[in-house]
Amino acid sequence: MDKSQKNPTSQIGTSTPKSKFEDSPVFNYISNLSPIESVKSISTAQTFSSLSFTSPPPVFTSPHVISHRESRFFRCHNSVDRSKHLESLDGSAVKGEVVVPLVEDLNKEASLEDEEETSVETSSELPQILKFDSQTSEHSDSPCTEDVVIEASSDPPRGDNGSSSEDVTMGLQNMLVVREGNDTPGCGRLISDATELLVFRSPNDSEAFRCLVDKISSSERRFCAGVKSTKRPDINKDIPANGSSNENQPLAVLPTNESVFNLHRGGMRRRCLDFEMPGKRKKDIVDDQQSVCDNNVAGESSSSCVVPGIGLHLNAVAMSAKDSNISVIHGYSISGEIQKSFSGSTTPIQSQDTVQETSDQAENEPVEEVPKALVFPELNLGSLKKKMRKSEQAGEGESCKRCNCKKSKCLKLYCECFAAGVYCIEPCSCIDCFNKPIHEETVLATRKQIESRNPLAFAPKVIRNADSIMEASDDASKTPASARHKRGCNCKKSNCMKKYCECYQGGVGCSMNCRCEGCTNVFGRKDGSLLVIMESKLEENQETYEKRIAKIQHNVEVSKEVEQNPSSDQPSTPLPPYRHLVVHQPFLSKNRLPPTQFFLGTGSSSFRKPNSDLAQSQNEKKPLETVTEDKTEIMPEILLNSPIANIKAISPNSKRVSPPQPGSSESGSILRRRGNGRKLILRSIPAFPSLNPNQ
DNA sequence: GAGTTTGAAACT
DNA sequence: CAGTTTCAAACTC
Repeated sequence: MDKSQKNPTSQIGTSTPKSKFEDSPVFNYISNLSPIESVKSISTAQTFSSLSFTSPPPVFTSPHVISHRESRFFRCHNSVDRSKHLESLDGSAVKGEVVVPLVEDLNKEASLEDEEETSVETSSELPQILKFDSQTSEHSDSPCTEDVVIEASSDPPRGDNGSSSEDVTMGLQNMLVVREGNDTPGCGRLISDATELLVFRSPNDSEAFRCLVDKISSSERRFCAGVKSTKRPDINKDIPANGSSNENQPLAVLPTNESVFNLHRGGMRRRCLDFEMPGKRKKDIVDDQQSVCDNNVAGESSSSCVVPGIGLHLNAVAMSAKDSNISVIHGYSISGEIQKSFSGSTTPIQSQDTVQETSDQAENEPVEEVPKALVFPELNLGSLKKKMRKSEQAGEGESCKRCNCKKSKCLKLYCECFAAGVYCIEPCSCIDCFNKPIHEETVLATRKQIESRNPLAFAPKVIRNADSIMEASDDASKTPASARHKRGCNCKKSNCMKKYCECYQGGVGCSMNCRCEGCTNVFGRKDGSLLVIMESKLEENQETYEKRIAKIQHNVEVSKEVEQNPSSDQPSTPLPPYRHLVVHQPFLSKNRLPPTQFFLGTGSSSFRKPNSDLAQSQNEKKPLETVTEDKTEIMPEILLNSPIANIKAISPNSKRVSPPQPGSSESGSILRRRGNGRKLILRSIPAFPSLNPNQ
């Protein structure tokens, strides 16, 4: 009976598709892997199962989860990556470019796309994990891993020079290796950034998964922490007994204090992280870098240092970038330790840039510098000096800026610390402060009260869309905005050009929600008129951009020929110019910046990153929804249109980075990647909506 | 560093 | 919901 039924199906199903699938390398690969093999004409179901076999249990579990996490993870990289990306392009450096961008693209795609993407996504992330954790699924994932690696290596310079591809692979390996080494601070950083990934390391996937889910879905990360931890003894030692309570090692897996720390810090604290980044200054960063580097072995120092950077918090990047431009408002974290931890996370990013550049091109100006100038020159023009000055003051005078409450007892939203979900610490100049661990109950109660009044009170003021990058640009040109202020500002006299304006402060344009008067917000006016300034800037950049591309191409060729140290080549080509491309970053960073860092999510609301977040956040926050939708709709058009046009029309940020330039064929190879990313995006587009069932 | 300005948060 | 007050950051001198 069954057979009869099955057979027909199987025949139909298998035979027909089989021919199709067989051709695909994936199928072959799978077939090879699968122990089941061709044994018998398995029912259709089986056949498919085999297909899915790779991803099934492990993948499925993780993928979704990962998608959330990853998006975060990657997102963080975006800014960094891009900068790197560009930088690398500049010189020869295929290395940074290759690895990072690819991963990033993969992530994006993955996040956007569902199943296939998921696998890819997983692969991108899993590779590291899997390799290190033999426990985890083996072959099923391995393939993906390979694919990823291959892509990464192949993609980039691929045609250009094998060496470069190798480098890329090496880079990945290094990352992995570092991770293996895991005890080194540097790796810790890396991992810390990828904290989420770490979870998977735990032998018990289910737990990890659970943890992730909690993390993602609920604002209370502490739950996660609460979850038993499969920990690594070695790591735990270092963990500072900070704060408070729950010192259950949440994810003991975390290698470093920082990472652990971060995890420990529940929703509120987590935010801290986000906010804190901005506060972090060069100085700290440098120190951190040094420390990191120092820890690393001389020979590998560079790599080590670099590695960490790969998986960092975007926030850090964005923040750092922004910081350079704008003084940060938020102060800091809980304690010196915390700060350190943060700095640690930050460090990687910075360090990466710094290290690479420093090592590769010491002569180049500091990373930060470029962004400053390039980033939003116009924007900053007016108050740049002031800001700079201020930031200096804030940065140097005090390790971090804190509140200065006199009457609110730091139990109202007036208090930045409280609003940010962090306890006040020494640096604060507050009086009669109740926002301390000692008064935890009071704090929680007050917080609750406020939340009851306004559930979003502690949510990020600035809501960014899933792809802040994409959206930001989109918004700017077309719609209200991917990123915008939760409630909108109400400025009367500042014209939304000062930090009094929360929109401006948050680096986002004003939206319809704003009731501001005489809005001249450089990030976008309430009326929708975009940044005129930006446009002009973009145009200028456009030219430069093309030139640079040509240059890049040239470099690529050279690198091919040389097929050796790209770094050696770099010297010849000054990064600065390419950095210019990075301009977007800063912008992005700005948009993303300060306030709530998206991916990290805010304590109260499940404000997470992008897509995944959207699904959740949508329930809570409609703005996001809107944004997302807009974006979704917009994207296709954008893609269809010529990249350049898009770039102008849209925001410089993402567009620029991604948009392939029509330039020469060579550039094509490099850009192609980008192009691919887009392609993927296209595919994903349809899928995107599906991700948000809620809609 | 003190004083002023500003707009969000809180209150009525 | 609108108006007013309170508050602390942002800004100026």
